[in-house]
Amino acid sequence: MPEKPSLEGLEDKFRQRWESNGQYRFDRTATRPEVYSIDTPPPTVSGSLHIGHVFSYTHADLIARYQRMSGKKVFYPMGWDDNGLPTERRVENYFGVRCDPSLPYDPDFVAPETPIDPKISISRKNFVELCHLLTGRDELVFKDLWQKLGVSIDWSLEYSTISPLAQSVSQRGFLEMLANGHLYSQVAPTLWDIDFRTAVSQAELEDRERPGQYHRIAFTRTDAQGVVEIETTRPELLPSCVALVAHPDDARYQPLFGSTVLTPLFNVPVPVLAHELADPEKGSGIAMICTFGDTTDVTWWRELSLPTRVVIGRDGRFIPADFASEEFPSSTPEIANALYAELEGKYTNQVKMAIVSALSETGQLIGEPRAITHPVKFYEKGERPLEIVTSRQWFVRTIEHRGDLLARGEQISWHPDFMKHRFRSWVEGLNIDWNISRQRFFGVPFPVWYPVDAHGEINFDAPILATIDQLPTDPSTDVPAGFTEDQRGAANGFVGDPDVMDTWATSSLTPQIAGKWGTDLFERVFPMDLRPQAHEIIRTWLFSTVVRSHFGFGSLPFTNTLISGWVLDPDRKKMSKSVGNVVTPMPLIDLHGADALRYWAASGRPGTDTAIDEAQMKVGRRLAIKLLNASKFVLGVLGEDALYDPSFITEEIDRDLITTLRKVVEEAGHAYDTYDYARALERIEQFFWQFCDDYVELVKIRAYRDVSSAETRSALATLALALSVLQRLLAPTLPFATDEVWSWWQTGSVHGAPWPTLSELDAVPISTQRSLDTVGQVLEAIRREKSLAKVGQKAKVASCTVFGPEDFIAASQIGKGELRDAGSVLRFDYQLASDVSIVVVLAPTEEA
RNA sequence: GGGCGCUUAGCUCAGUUGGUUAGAGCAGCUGAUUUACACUCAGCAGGUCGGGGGUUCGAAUCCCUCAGCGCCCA
Repeated sequence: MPEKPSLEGLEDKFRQRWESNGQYRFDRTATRPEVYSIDTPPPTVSGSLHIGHVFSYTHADLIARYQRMSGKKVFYPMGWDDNGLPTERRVENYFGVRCDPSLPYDPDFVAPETPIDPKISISRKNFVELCHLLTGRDELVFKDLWQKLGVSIDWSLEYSTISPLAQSVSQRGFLEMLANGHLYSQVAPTLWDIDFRTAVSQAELEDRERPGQYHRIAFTRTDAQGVVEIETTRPELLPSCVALVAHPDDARYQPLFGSTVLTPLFNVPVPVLAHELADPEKGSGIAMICTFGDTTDVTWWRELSLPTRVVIGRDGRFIPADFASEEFPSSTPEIANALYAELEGKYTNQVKMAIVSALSETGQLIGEPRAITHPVKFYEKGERPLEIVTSRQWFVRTIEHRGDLLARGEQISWHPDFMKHRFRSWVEGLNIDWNISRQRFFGVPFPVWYPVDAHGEINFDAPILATIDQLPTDPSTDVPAGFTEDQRGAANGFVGDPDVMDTWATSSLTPQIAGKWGTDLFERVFPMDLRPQAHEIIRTWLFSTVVRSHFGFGSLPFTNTLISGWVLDPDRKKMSKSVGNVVTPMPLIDLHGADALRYWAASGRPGTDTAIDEAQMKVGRRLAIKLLNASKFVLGVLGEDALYDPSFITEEIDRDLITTLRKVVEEAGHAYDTYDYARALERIEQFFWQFCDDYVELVKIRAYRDVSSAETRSALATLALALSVLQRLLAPTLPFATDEVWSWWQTGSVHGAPWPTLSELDAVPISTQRSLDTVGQVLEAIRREKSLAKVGQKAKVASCTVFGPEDFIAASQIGKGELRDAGSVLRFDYQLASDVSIVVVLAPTEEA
């Protein structure tokens, strides 16, 4: 035990000790009922470290440490999510490179030290190598934070989502889902980001309010009965118009249903149709259906069996269209083609201006465009509105299983409970199957090739699948069985599927990756007990994990989920890069200490957004220091002898302390069992300060008096028992300080010690007199009197008179000796009264 | 538009199924002081529990309604 205890150096000391002792190593022999398994979120290492990581990973660690002390064999792995688009972007910017899959691999390529402009184009393999290089570096930085913070991870279970193991698991999961009919590939309208040139899924969508304009446009009726006026925000899609649509109950348009009108400028005949999704309140109540302006257009196109007239290409520019063809059957093809020739190759904004001005000239634009703001769909990482393009993609069937997925959501225990609404409303709102194809480079490839026929046509309907023993495979370099590399892309040969999987298609299998699906380990840990995560990824990570386990394993992936809130900046504003208020954790750890940051995190209740609060961190630091000092004091009083057998606890006031402690043990355990770590801490902390400031002060003199007396041994045994319990109760929150004080008098780590239970307190009879509370009230009165008189707490009290009912007087008499010692009271008087009052008369000071 | 959460002391938050005089920490103010701790201890002050209405012997707590903040979904 050091002369002057300090927090300095504890973090490095225990970080190393825990790692070298294998303190948190999972017991591979444990059976499923003995295990508590955690499906740790693999953070995106290409993002920067921020204080939110400290927050939510501390929450999970609190539960892990509690479960471990409660006797569970805790399976606590760590993963890194390094595949996917965020890593690609970081690599592009960090090294100044760009992936061009058409280039050959250059084994001698070395990326420049600093990025140069323009970016260097490199092969896919070179690009992927750089991704591995950079994520490897990034992961070390992350690991350092987790270890500094004392997260009790078993680092031998580290994984990454681009590793060969994760790729095998992901590809096997794909093949099994395909075999079981849960997957299909299809050429279909797909949400498309024109900058990233990839499809995106519904989960990656976000609505942003954008200014727009309603244009009122006149379509000519073919029966020469005048015009039909529609309103649209996307007049540039006029050449792709395939129909008009109004609500079936809309009396204004009922006479028109079934008739034909001509599109302005292009003079393509289109029908007027009825559908419930047309909103009579919106614009003129009749809309044009295009290929494709938004997802409603897709629904109409599908349900009304409309033709397809594609005008927007994958780069967002207008592609060629022939208005003399069957596809674009204009009644005035020369005029239409002449106009369209000016639009080809242009972006939507330019086309919009051209079409609007053309409509003005022909008088088919009615009135002035009307400015509005409306929600526009964006890729969450994108900068320009999404388009809908038709392309071949792999989909997971989710829509038709909506009911099953909702039921799965109900089976999960949500902490806090109300977070399950997020899951439910997401599943209820699903309207597109989960698209798992991405037209990108750094990800898990599809383990699929396609045959090429004698005419060089690819047959997508007869995919050649990899076998399980071939995994992981990359179809762009590996060759399917029965073929040779020189047949790649040739007639009667094969081609590999060019795409990679959505990041979530792999990270949705974290229980299978971390649990090493296919080995005995998996049976010991799956389904997981806990999924800790933040609420913004309920619709992505949590949802997709539920989907994969439901289809692939017929079970939940985990039984509990602990949802952490966001960390807000000190002014309670959301942190974001663009605002520049993102807080990095390292300086805060260096300043306040890991235990202090954990204390702050532990005070943020599950699901609650919590502001960064350095004052709260300082409180945590004070608590840790107080624990060092209180432990030093108690252990100093105890001396070398093992005087702390609970059977020595005979004094009523000591028994009352242990009785209160029983309540704390019970409440803290229950709070942890229900994932309310914040409540547990609050109760423990409150008791700890009461123990230090009141109980220890009261028994100090008795404890020092005479080691051979029963009353002294009672105090010593109480101090020892309470200290042992308190150190363990605080261990999940303050792992560094508690392990330090534990090491002063116990063997082994506190993190391997048993969580306190009521049964270890059973040797001490329960007190029913609440003497400690009563004595506390008297002590408070004495302290108040001295404070008001501005004298020291050691000043003598001439007399202390306790007025109150019989039981109050009896209880205060129990602690008479302690009060005399702690308050320097010369004389006590007791008088029966209906109300409690305490009259304290100070002795004259020596000066007076 | 539908849903979820929040609104309690200057600040950050507790407040279980309704039950004495609504709690804590921080900040503030007044003091103490050195055999565990100045990264200490004691005390004081500070609140119409967002507004309104209702149920009840009794409401921060239950119901209705309005307002504000944040988020989710469409």
